[in-house]
Order: sequence, then structure tokens, then C-alpha cells
Amino acid sequence: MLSATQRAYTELKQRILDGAIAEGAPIRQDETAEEIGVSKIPLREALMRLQSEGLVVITRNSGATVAKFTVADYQQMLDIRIGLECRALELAIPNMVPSDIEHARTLLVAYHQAMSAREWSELNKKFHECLYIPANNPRLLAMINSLQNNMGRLLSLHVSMAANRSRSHEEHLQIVDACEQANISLAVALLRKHIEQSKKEVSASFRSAGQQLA
Amino acid sequence: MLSATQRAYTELKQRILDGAIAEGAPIRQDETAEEIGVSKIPLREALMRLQSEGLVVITRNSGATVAKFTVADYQQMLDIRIGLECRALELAIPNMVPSDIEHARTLLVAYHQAMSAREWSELNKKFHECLYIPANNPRLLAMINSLQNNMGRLLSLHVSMAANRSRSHEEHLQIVDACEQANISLAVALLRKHIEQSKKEVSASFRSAGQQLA
DNA sequence: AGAGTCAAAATCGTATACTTATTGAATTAA
DNA sequence: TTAATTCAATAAGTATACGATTTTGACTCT
Repeated sequence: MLSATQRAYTELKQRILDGAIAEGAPIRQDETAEEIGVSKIPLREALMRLQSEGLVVITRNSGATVAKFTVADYQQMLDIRIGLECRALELAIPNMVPSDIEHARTLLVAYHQAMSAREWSELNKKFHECLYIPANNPRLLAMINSLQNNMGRLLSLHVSMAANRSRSHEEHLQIVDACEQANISLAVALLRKHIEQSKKEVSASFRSAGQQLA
Repeated sequence: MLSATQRAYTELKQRILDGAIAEGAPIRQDETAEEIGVSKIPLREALMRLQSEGLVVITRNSGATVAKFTVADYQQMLDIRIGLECRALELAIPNMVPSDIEHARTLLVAYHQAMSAREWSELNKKFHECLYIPANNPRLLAMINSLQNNMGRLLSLHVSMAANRSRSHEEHLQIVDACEQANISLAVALLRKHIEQSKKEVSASFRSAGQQLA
């Protein structure tokens, strides 16, 4: 039996990541608690947890809303990801075994063949994760995952553009090659460029779409 | 008027960082709540927040304890700090102005003159922070601070050893010089070495002290 | 018409009370 | 004596209830 807090957390997170609750939309405690079938207390605890992950913003005496990020927020997160993911990769490469490389390539094939935004973004996440797992640093992995979650909706949009996707795919292949050769500095440099490129594309999408994305 | 949750959070965090509650010690909800003068609910919310920061571990239906880290935990945190702090420094340097350098040097002088473990560790933290502030990335700064908090007690012990302190001081000076010259790659390389060195010293203290430190 | 004020409604925050789970001691059987 | 089992005591989890704060909307007054 899961705890009420856990259920509220899972359910709310799901709704937010799915976009079932829009960015900036308020989350009413009584109402939402009843919907999920728990009381206010576990719901509040779930909200606090989501706030610490950055998915929700709580304003004292005024309620919780789904976090709404500006282009600057996304740039900041990507800057952090560069630090975190490059470090993870650099720690991971010395620990990689052939099956890790193979696994990464399998994911890339699936990525290439996938057809839906949901699959692309899921496989993209899995691919990156599988590069970092050999680093053997669960805290680091958790931080990276949390950031990726926060950028979830944006990234879904991003990978759904064919041009981004094919460039991304090329870069992924190069990174795996560098990992296979255990060329740390090359792999890290490529990964860095890969994420830097995302930064540019993020600001481009914001420019072309106005602020309505955020 | 602060919220009860906020009061509980601040008070509990204080006690943990001060070591008033020992590592691994259980935190009884009713008892602690009464001590602080709030009810269980805000205390629980404070505990959840502290858990998300890594200072507290909550086990379902069995209660909360002050987080107790192993040497491996500290190594993992230091590995993350390398990624985060090097990235922060690299982003900060292009934005630094002369007064930033001056401020850093002022802190170093104070560090050199300070006499207590509390001051050393406080000034050390302030010094590092002042190098990263120009990066203009509050999220990144918060992550770095949170990690530093988690390593708090260990670092206090660490800086209280004269040998570590003087080496540390030397390295700090070199880093500031590199920042002044806007030599990003040098500054980052020095900072990385600085933190790597801490890693070694951390495992050394664990070796010599057995596991009782953690 | 628009700004300001007040009261009512909505919503949040927290204490109290109840339920459920865990722990540890006592008892009993092997 | 040890291992297993039960049961009481303790502590955690959650619901309900109430008090405090904010928001909303109607009504004034300029």
C-alpha cells in the first residue's frame, strides 16, 4: 500500500509533466486533494516535494501554481546541465564496458526509428542517462534527471522538429564513438557543444514563438 | 509573522548544522514539534524540505534521522561540486568586475586572520560563493550552497587543520589571480585541482579516523 | 466611469484527533 | 536457552475541523 503522500505526488507530477495542468495554472489544495482522493495534508506534502524539484511554485497564503519558466530560466538550467552532464560523462567513460556502448547504440537506433514526440523525448532522455550511469553517482544522476524533467515540455517541442532531431542524432553518434575510444576530452567537448546548441535553439524557439511557450 | 513551517525549518536546520542533533540521531515528530512550539504538520513539512536538501532521511512509518554520510557519499558530493563549481566559475569570470576581485581578496585576508573553525568554514564558503555570484545563475548557486551545507560538519573539521588551511589559502590566491587575468581555463583548472585535493584529504581523514566521522 | 473600500466567499495554514504501522518486551513452545 | 509469537506501547500517517489570510465582487464616492 502506497502512502497517500506518495500517491498524491505521483499523480500530480504525472499531470504536470503530461501538461494536463497548464503552466502557471493554480493548484487548489482542497479541490485537487479531493480529485486524487486524499486529504489536504498529504497533498500539501506532495506539493512541497514538487516545489523542491522545481515543478511547482508555492506562494504563502496564496497557493501553488505549476512552475512557469522564462527563456532565462531555461538558459540557466541548460548552463547547469552542461556542468553536471559533462562531469558525469567524464566520470563515466573510464567505467564503461562494451555492453554500455552497445546499449547506447541500441537506444540511438530506436530514437532514429521512433515516430512520436513522446518516444523521441523519452529515448533522448534514456540515451543521455545511459551515458551517465557508469559514473556510479546516483546523486548526480538524480540532479540531471530532475533538470531534464523541468525542461520536459520544452524538450518535447524541441525534438519534435525534424531538423533538430537529425542534428541531434548525428551528435549523439559522435559522442558514442568518442566514448568507445575512451577519448574523454573529445566526448566531453562534443557533449558540451551538443548542449550549447540546444541553448541556441531554445532561445530561437522563444524568439519565433514569442513568450507563449513559457 | 513567519509561518510555523518556516520556523520549524529554520530551527531544525540550525540544530542539524550546529551538530546539536547528532548524525544518525532520530528526530521524533511529536517531541520535536513541541520543543519548537509548533504542531506536527508544519514540522513534517520542514522535515520533507530538509530531506529534499539531503540533511534528513525519512523512512516511511519509521521516522526521520539526521543524514549520515559515508566516505563514498562525500566523494560523490565532491565529484558533483567539481562539475557545478567549475561551471559556475567559468560562467562567472567573463562577468567579473574589479570590485568582485577586490571582494574576494578581502575575504581571503579575513580567512587568513580568522582563528576559529566556525569563521574559517564560514569565510571559505563566502569566498567560493563570491566567485560564483557573477555567473548570474541563482539556481546554480543554490545547488552549490546546498551541497556545501551537506558537507558542513566535515568541512569544518577539514579547515580546522592548519596544514589544509594554508594549502587551501595558497590555492585560493592563485585562483583569484587567474580570475583577475580573466584566464578561464587556468582558473577552472586550479579550482578543479583544489576540489580534487579536498577529495583526497577527505578520504585521508576517514582512513585515519575510522568511520566515526561519518 | 473609475478608483477606493468594505464585506463575503474562497482558500490557505495549522492544531487536534483518530488510524495505522512498527518496535520491542514478554510469553510460550521447541 | 533460543526462537517464534503475540500483544502492548510508541510513533508515524492522515483526516477532520477551525482559525487566519487573501481574494473577489459589489457598492459607494469622487
